[in-house]
Amino acid sequence: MSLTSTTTLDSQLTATWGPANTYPDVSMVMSGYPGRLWPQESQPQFWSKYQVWEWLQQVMDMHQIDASSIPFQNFDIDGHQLCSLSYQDFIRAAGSVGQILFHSISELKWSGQCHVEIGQLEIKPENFSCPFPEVSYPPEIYDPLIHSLAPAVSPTPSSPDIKRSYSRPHQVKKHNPRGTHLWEFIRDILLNPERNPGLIKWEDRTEGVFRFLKSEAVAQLWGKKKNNSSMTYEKLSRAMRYYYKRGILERVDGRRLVYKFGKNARGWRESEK
DNA sequence: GTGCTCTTTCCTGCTT
DNA sequence: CAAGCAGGAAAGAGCA
Repeated sequence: MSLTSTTTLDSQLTATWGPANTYPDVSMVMSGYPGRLWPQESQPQFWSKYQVWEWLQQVMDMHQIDASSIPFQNFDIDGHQLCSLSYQDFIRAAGSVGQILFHSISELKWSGQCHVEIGQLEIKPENFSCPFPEVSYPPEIYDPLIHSLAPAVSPTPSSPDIKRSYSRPHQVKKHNPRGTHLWEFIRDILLNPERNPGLIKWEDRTEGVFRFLKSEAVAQLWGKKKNNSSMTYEKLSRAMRYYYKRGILERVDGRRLVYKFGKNARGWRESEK
């Protein structure tokens, strides 16, 4: 894929996706896994100036925008001040990029509020009521592409507790070397249609049958997440085929780009929300 | 260092 | 013919 198309894809995605994937995985919630995010770290209003700059850098990287194209000195502010900026303020401070920044920070503020709710609540499925209740992961381990917008990924270098808490052996026993598995990545794209710009769609929601609409774009996203610019649908599909043996996916014969979740796939059913 | 898991990469042959 | 599928083989990478 060319740089241009990648950029377009990124823009397209970031326009529709956001770092709202900041809620606990349902499976973890179900198993009593406690909230792991430090609520303050996830809320931009608590960021330091340094974290604000980190976030800026992330957004610029995400959109492949030259960092020199915006005056960083206009963002020599802390998170509290950042959150109080209006849309017009962002436009004044960063020109056309301000729109992207405003969108990003709006979503972060929103997801940050969600963290507070989560932190305040005892996390149980019945009172878990975020606006995007579908299964998703805290940003340090999951984010289909938009990962780079989530503050906990990089703008929180001073919060080792996030990683530390995640490695507590009694909480995650399953070997999960790279945080998110491919099938979970796919699942979460499906479960967040408002942030899924026509990449994959359900063919049969109740049966767990889905189809890739933009196979190479999904592969690019997966590659981006894994820091692998050479990812292709061919390679991705090989990994998908390995899931057949493990019962995570089932074969759908005769239909191209169509897969079906198997008995060992969790979290895709509506009833599991 | 070793073994395990989960990919990633490459490949050949087949199907649509 | 191109794109996708199937699956073997080997290697890479993170983790216990």
